Amino acid sequence: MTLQSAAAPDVGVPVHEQVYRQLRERILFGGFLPGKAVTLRGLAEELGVSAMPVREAVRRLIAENALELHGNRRVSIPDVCGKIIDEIWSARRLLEVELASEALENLNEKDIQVLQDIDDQIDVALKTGDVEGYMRGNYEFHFYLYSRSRSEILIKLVKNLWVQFGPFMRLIYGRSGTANLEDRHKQALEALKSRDQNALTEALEADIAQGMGFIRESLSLADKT
Amino acid sequence: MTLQSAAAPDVGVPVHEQVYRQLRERILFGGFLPGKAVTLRGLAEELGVSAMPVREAVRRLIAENALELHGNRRVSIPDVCGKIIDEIWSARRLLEVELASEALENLNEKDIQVLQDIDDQIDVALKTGDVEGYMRGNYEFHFYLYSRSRSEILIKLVKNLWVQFGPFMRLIYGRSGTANLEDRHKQALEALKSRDQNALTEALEADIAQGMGFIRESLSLADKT
DNA sequence: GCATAGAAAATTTGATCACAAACTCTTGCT
DNA sequence: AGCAAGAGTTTGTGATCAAATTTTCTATGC
Repeated sequence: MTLQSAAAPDVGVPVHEQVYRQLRERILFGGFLPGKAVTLRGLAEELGVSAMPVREAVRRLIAENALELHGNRRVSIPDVCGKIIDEIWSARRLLEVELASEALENLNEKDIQVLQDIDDQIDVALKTGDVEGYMRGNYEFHFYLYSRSRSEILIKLVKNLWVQFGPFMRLIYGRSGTANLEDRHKQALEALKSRDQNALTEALEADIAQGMGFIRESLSLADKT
Repeated sequence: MTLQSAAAPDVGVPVHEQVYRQLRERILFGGFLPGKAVTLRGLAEELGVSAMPVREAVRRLIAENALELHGNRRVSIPDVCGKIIDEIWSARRLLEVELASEALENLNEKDIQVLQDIDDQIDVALKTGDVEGYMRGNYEFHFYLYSRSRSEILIKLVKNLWVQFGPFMRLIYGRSGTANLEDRHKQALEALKSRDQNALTEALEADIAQGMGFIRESLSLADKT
């Protein structure tokens, strides 16, 4: 049982680890609908592996907030209500502003170039209406920046926040399209180039607030139905 | 296979969940030496259960930072170096100050009484030199306070920080005893009673700094050997 | 008609075994 | 002596099956 799909370095990697990575990506970038119920057998069959590796991967994903475990032992894709969303966003603001500030101190020219390249890819995705491409680019931009902070522990905590709203964001973007998505990364890039921490914080908060705004809007629409 | 030990409500709770709780407690309050290697078979035999539930519990504990997974697939109790400790402590300051501030707004008289009671238990533990009792009391005090913030997500993140230094703290307390442990909780309690957020932040930062100081001291001693 | 109890199906959970990877200790060579 | 190769042991990984739990379906009574 090898689960070879792409040109990934899956040699020597346990199946449960491969399953974990695959499921996490799908959750993070919207391969599942929020609230969708999943079963061990179902996932195992879908991925073409036995139940055992799926069990370990799912157990891990639950611990990372990427899956929800209910009292009746059933598992589902996270479906965040308004209260939880507020919590996630306030946590994001707290942690990501801190990470960006720390990152700014270690940032060199090469890093800025990398971020510039990612932003270019985001532009392409926005122009072509590639929702998943935008989400991947957005993720890469944020976490490449944060990786410069060398605060591995904080980064892991923030990743465990992102997986919670991934499915939901995809749903929203899928409905509204990428047209009215403003690219806040350019503002952040300018701040990075000029080493302006206040401007960076401002850009980041605007970026986070934009996502929050989308979700609030969508939730209030959903409430009316 | 039931694993009934105390008067715990273990009826209907899966074995892997019981194993998880038991191991987490031991890690958090110093039942293992930092860096100690553990094996699935070993833990299973020790706890009197089969390997399967241990596997699931261990996978979950790894995801929660309560256990370390190494490149060779072996698992061990967290052994934090100086760099990681700095990271954990700066994260603690950031998150716990926020949680305490939010909690202060929702705190009522009954909550303060509960915290007072916990502090009394901490006093007893300190007087009798009961290291584990002190650690449990300290944990309860902090997390009862934070629970008033209703920020479940942030609380979970902070819990995933605490499990990382549990084994190490126990080692340090075990060496130096409880005699020179100053009780910073009284200072926090006063701040809570007078609803003084600045004083609360100050008390909390002092408490966190004290723990940090202990660890730094211990690490610098270890370096000399 | 609707609620409810029981049967049937689906799902999680726990146990056991075979296999593969990693580690350890020994042996043999230079 | 020091190092490398190899056998044996330990440990993680994956597969399969039985048991327990939960859900869904069905039929029966009021």
